[in-house]
Amino acid sequence: MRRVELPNDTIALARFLIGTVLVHDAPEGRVAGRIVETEAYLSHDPASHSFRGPTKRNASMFLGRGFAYVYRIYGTKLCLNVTSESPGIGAAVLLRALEPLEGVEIMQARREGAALRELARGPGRLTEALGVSADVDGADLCKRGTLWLAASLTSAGVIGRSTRIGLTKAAEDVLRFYERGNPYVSGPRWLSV
DNA sequence: CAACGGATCAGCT
DNA sequence: GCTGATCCGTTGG
Repeated sequence: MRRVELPNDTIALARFLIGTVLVHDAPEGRVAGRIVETEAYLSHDPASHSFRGPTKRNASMFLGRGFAYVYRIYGTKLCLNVTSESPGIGAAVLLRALEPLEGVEIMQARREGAALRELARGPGRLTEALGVSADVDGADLCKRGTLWLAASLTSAGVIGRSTRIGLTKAAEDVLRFYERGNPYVSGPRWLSV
């Protein structure tokens, strides 16, 4: 698998990542999936954790393009982002769903035998299936490490666009991207037509 | 220093 | 469709 060269712009990155492969070389073995759904969180975006400037939690959002930003949500789940833009600018792309490609049995073990379609469908399920923990926060995803991005094996299908999911702020911004017709995309059906 | 609340999910109605 | 679980960084007094 080839490593990737990422676009700098957050929206361009959110589109680019659809079809890109996310690989986790864990102790149990390699787990990989094709990214099928993303959301862009821009600089000066009220819905973004970077909105009020750098803090301890969001520090990795300001590293520039291609790093992992991992945070805990609702006390229970982790979410994984790919950072974007230049160092000092807080922006990132949330990875919301994967189409499982490799290491399905490992993912199923981590996800308590969830059905294939549900393995990595949703941001919290994605991190659980991959075995991503908070300590990968700040890791360089373009470098071939334990968690890294590989070039698409197949070209992405038609990319659809909608409002982002689960927000209270800036809920009207159309910054969610997904592969049309892909069954591994999360969220309500009507958002993904 | 206490309270708040969220880029979620599973389980139940 | 609705609700509870459950954490910790951030915020305000």
